[in-house]
Amino acid sequence: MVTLEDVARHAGVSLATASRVLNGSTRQVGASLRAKVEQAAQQLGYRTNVAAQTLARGASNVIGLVVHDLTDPYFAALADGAMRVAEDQGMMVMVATTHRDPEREIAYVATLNAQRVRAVLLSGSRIADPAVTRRLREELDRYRQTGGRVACVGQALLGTDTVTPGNAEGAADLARALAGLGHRRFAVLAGPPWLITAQDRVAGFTGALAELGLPAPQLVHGTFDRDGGYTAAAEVTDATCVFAVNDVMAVGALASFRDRGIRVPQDVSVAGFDDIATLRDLVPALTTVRLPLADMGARALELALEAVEEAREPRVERVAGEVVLRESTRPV
Amino acid sequence: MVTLEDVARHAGVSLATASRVLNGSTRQVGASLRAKVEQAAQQLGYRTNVAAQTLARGASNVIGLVVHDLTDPYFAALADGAMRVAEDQGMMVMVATTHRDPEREIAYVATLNAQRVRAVLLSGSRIADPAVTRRLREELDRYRQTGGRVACVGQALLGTDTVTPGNAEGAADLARALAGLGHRRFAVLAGPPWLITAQDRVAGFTGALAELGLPAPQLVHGTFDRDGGYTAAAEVTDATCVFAVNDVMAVGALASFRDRGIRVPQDVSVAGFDDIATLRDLVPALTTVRLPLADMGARALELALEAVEEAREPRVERVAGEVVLRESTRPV
DNA sequence: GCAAGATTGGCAATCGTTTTCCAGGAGGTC
DNA sequence: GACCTCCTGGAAAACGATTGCCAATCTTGC
Repeated sequence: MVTLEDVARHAGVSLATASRVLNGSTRQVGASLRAKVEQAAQQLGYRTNVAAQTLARGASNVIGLVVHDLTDPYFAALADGAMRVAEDQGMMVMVATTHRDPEREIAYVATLNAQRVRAVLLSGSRIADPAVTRRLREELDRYRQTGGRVACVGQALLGTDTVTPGNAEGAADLARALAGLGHRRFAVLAGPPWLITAQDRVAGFTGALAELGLPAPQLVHGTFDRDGGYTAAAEVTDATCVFAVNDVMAVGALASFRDRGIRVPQDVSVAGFDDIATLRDLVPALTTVRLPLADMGARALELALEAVEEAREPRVERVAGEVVLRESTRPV
Repeated sequence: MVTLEDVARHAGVSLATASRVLNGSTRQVGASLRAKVEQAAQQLGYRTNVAAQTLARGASNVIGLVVHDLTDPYFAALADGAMRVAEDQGMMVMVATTHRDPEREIAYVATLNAQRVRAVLLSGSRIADPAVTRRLREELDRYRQTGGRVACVGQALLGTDTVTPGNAEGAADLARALAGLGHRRFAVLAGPPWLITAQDRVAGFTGALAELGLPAPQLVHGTFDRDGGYTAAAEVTDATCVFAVNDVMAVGALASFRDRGIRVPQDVSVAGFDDIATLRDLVPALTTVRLPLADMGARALELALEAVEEAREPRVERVAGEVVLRESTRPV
């Protein structure tokens, strides 16, 4: 393993000079020495030992990204956006997948803290369990106390900089748009009752219906994934329009209806939320609420990384969803 | 920032003892001291400084994963499988996305080397450029010379342990299956000419057709992604069956046909390769060649991590693809 | 030609662990 | 009771960088 000292010796300069040429930057090094060092490094195939560098500098060039499930296009898009920013800043990304286990989320924050990552990005809905939220927050506070930066994509419940999707507003807009098509009897595939994202979307949707003087929709709970949508759809009775609180659930619902010979949109309209990329080639094209997922991931990382004075209020950036009507919904 | 020394002092023991209790493990520590140390660590909220640990140990607990594009379900599935193994082994995963730029792939190997990651997993097709391959290999060799472990998913061109999909065989099987449906005039959406995965699949497919005494298919090149499939499909003339060398291209092709009012499978049959998860809900369901992507990712990481004697032959594990006929293809 | 200031190079302390070696005490055998 | 082994705890030397400080050299203005 070739070290900086080897390079320095080989180039006939001091350790300090070699370091300044290859890594540090505030100080100038004369052209001739600089060339010698660079050549030596090249010849020897020197690669900085980042662990040593991190230790000496007290800060790493890694950021931690916590997602629920990388194979979910929602998180893949967020991750992709964040990674773009990371690359621009010359940083690497460490990814942790919780598979929706809050305990694992807490444990990963601790691990990422141990890694002394520069920033942690938490994505995915918070859950409505005060005990879990408190412990997660404790772990985050411990991390931030020693200079760690944190940002979230989702609900602003952790006292961190946050990019928050307008879940309630988007769902309300969607409800109004669907009501505008003449629908009056709705069902909502509502996901798990403890998932705040799901709650907000349900609340926004039903709230808007109530404002319009329409009857409350049928609520069917289930998991927040494709299969949750599939099974929940089977329990829908007597609705002309089904709103699944996220797109993958809507995809499951479409499959359920197809399997049972129920035509979309002729027999029932279906709408989702998020506008994940894979919707693009679905038949029928899915009505949904578009969120700029990659941008949200990118923006969250920017928030985490931006230098700011301490002890400030956490910044919360709201991003609005945009209703996109497509073929899966039609007028009654 | 609370250090191990703080913990030791607080517990009234030496640094060595604290280290042995909290991290190392070969040596015993008496129950009473052990308890004291653990309690102190707990109270102070101690988090191991992994950078220091890595430096001292000379080995990290991180593995590096190089993919082309995380939002491509193919890579997401591979990554997911690999991450499962990593989690079992208590390791973190650093993800690098090259966006199909070979230079970036080489650069990331260098960066991951600098990070002293325990192992590097390279996924995605190699390209048919000897100069690039040589430089990548040099970089990998540099990494391995100092104890780095490497495994690939794809072609075994880098002298590393490799999990290789049976591209040619799978495509040949597919060709025979499609010919069995009575198709005789084929087109192949062949992807970029320099991508070896694409080459192999094209070769396997056309080879099998030749063996059957069928005319050579029309070859249309393009990019290896959804849009590549979309545009390539438009150039297909006079074929009853179109084989796209991967699923996302096939999805693009389906969209192209749909946009042009060409019905699948009534007017033309379409097949893909990989069996990515998102196919599940496509209409029509896509005929493809199934690869156990998550398992392949997992297996590759296992190969990289398994302790083995040095200077052995690289292991190459072949995984066969399985033809899955679905609705997008039908007898002529 | 000289003092003041600006550059540039090097020494050595430091970051937070792990781990080798050493010492002292407990327990067993003759 | 002497001797040997085994076990446990601590002191201190790595690990490979960064960086504050000092010294030497080079400019520059007068």
